[in-house]
Amino acid sequence: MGRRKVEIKLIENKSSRQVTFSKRRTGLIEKARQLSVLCESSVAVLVVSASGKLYNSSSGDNMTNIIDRYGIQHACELRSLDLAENTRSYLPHNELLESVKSNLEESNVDNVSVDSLISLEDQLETALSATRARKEGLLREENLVLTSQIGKTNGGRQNNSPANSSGINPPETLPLLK
Amino acid sequence: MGRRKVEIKLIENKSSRQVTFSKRRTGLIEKARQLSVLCESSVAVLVVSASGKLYNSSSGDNMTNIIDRYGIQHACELRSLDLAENTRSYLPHNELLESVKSNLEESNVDNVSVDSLISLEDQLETALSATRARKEGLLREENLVLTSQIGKTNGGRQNNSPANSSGINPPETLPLLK
DNA sequence: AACTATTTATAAGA
DNA sequence: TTCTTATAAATAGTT
Repeated sequence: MGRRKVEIKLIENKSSRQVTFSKRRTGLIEKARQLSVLCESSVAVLVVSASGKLYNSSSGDNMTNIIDRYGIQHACELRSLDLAENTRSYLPHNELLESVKSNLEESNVDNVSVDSLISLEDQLETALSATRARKEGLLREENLVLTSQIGKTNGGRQNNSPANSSGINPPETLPLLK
Repeated sequence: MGRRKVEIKLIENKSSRQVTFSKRRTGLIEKARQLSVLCESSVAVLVVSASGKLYNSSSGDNMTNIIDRYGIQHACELRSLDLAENTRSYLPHNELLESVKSNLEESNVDNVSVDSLISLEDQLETALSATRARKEGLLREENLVLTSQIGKTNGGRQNNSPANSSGINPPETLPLLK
């Protein structure tokens, strides 16, 4: 569609290749958008230039979802990660984190399914509780130590609003968990 | 480019929408191929129809590599963001999990502090929401596909099974979620 | 970064 | 559905 018909083969001239790349890339993405709107569909376009620069657009849905949809189709080899079993239990914190970690290593772009996500969700939830529990434990411990320090300094009086010399920051009451 | 100018908005008539979908999808993929050849680039196109059927093509490189490139780009963007603030936003699921993973790798048995646990907790929380969101997305999608399958079975004649020349790969039947 | 002569894509019709 | 064709849209070469 131009002054001349062009063969579909590499454009030798570098600068006109660059111009064409820009024009056609824009055109392609616009076409994608139109298709999406006209026909109520989701369209993703990914373009990687010769120099490795990425251009992308998605219409109708976000890129991640569209790519996921592709992943589903190719998830035949999907090893079912049966983790629910060992994650639901009360593993020590570090082992639990190890378990989550190795699960995360296995879940790749093309390796997605509802079940594996549920597993992962379970693991994250468990890891989250364990992390919180451990944090609370540490905070209570710290609190204890600090309290005893204050006790020493103040000669025994419990002070509700401590002057807090010496740059220590003991939590006022219960360590607030974020 | 036809007998009449068309507005870019949903085509109400279902059958002409279907015809347009087919024509424009083919056109889009051909344009992608041309861009790839003319300008020595890699182009991926992913189209998901309203009924959940996927059509895809890649030129210049294989789909997985192109999608990976997209992932890399986002991993880079991620690095420049302040984690605590932005993890809650729209990080791609996989990058987020990567981030959690590397954090888990860093927190070892002897490397514990309340602060590191808090940051780990934040990450786990974010990863958990992202995992849940993604799961929901997949389930909705599955639902859509299943619904359309039921529609077919119940006497809706639909049978697309597109001609599939030129390397387009719509799933023949249901993309089964494992 | 605009401009147009042409080619190409495609909407409607057969 | 597939082919045809009038017309809109994209774009190659130019300025």
